[in-house]
Amino acid sequence: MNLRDLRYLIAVAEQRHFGRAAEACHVSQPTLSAQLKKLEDYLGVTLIERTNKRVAITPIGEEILERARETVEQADAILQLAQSHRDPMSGPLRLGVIPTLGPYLMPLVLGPLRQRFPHLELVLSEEVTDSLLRRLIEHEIDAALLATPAEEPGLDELPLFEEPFWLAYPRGHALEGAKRIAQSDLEQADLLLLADGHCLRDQVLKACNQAGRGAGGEVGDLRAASLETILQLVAAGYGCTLVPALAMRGPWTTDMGVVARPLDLPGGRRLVRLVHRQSFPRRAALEALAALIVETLPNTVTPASSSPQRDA
Amino acid sequence: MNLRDLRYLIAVAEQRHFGRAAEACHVSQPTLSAQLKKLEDYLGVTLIERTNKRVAITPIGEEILERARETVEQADAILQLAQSHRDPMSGPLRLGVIPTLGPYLMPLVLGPLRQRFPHLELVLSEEVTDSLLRRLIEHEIDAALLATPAEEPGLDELPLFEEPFWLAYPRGHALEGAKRIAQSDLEQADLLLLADGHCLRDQVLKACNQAGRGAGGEVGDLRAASLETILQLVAAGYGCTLVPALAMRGPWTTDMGVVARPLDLPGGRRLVRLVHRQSFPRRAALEALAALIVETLPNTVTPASSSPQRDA
DNA sequence: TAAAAATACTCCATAGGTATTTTAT
DNA sequence: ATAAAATACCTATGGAGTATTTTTA
Repeated sequence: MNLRDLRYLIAVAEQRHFGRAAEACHVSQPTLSAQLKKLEDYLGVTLIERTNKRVAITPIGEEILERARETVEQADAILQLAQSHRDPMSGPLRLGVIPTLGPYLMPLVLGPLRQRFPHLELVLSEEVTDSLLRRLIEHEIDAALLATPAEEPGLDELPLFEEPFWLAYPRGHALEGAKRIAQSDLEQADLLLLADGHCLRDQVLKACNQAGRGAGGEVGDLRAASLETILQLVAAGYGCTLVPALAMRGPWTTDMGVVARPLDLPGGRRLVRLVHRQSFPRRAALEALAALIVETLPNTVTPASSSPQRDA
Repeated sequence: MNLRDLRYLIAVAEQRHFGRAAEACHVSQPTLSAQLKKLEDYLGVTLIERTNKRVAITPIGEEILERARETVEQADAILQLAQSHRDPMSGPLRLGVIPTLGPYLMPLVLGPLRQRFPHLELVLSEEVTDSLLRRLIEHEIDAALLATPAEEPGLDELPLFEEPFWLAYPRGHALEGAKRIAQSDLEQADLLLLADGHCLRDQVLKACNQAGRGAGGEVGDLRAASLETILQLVAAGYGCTLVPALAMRGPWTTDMGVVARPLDLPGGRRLVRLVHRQSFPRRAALEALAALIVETLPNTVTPASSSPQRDA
């Protein structure tokens, strides 16, 4: 059976005339006649009682006609539905963000995003990297804003920007007057670290090692669950910490007694990327999102080279 | 768009594997791949996110899939519906009968008909010939049991049986002892007639003319609306009447004081036919009905030649 | 490297067209 | 006689096949 045949039947029922029905279907009368005959043969029942002066639908024809109308209506609805989703910038986009980035980046982005792409329905989730990668592979989310390379097979990434780490310490600290933080300063700092699972924890440790600082010197077992908690601890004088630049745009440095200074350390930064499955079909949506994020950034971070590059 | 493509999509969604989906659809994998690609191009959206290890339906794909399932389900329902109506002896058959035949023939036929064709839904209507012919032409009924030839263009008929007219008169009438009624007897009878519109009225008048009886001699303005009324009048001694043989099988001749005798008159009979539109598609149903009627007849009537003949 | 989907191509079934015939009023 | 559907026959689109390549985990 064919949707086309059903349309022919509907046209004949409406026009009560093969010739006009054929015209309405943009085919010739013999074509429509032959197709309807085939449909009747296939179904094994006569749908139309024809004479040369009158075309009448049989009772079983009426029953089938009713269902045929519903069927083609539903098929048309599929086309409508698809057409309303043709624009890659419309419909749901499930985006994951790591917790050390989301609270600082998303507020900057959401407004312009909504303005530029009002039909994009962003569904956000905030989880640590491993969790986001798993959900990406399981098709539970479509893309993720991460600060580590997408090394899983089948994933790809759009580099967005380099975000430097800053040293955050309490007002009245020994480094109070410094403009920038030298490697030697870092060696002596009593560092507060995030809990396991946060990529920022590993990146901070790596940066410190790079700065020549050995293991130890961190503040005991204090492993904060979030950046906000760490900054509260810093403000309370428990120690220093390295924070990504975007996190330092809030009220911490102005009202809450925390001082933040950039590092003189080449590796003291992270590359933020938009990671996605290579096979994700709405690549255009991700590229538009990436472009908008880069446009919206403050100058405390530096956009990555705009040409997309595989891995890092 | 094509129902086949929707079936392919459904198969892929169920199997999550192009090869197995193709197998389930009894086509090759490249065929299914190509058709789904065409469907995606036609709709303008990606329905399936494919890698060589995993096949996932996109969100819009899921939405479309849901409707696709309903659509093919409905199309299959059309086929089911048609198949359950393939037997011409099932479904509604709208049958008209003239009032001078219906009450006497149908009781004989309905039982065996129901037994032989339990799925045939007979819808009866009892009206005079002209009315039935109009309804036949208007497709309001499918066939009619008439006693006059189907002379309208586009109509055809199956001859069923010859029904002789009998003379009915009250017990104690001058003809009381007669076995058969001669022409001469008819000339003197005081005849009661049916109202206008009944074909029986015209046929009785014609038979009388044929018998050499002139106009007049009927009982005044008594034009009964039905055979039952006429027979009541006969029983009450108002006069005689000509009745079709089948009407004389009830209680009239046994309990109600009416005597009926066959006529010795060659034209004193009518041919009962099953009239229908030539284009009516369930001719087989009508032929089966005709055969069953002829089989069921009492021997007071004589079956017509069984080979169908155009007009009479 | 192996499994799976995509591509390249060939073939043929069938929808579609035009010209004509049949049919029924 | 005329209008309309059916038939005959041809064309061409596109669905389906096999063989092969590409992709990617």
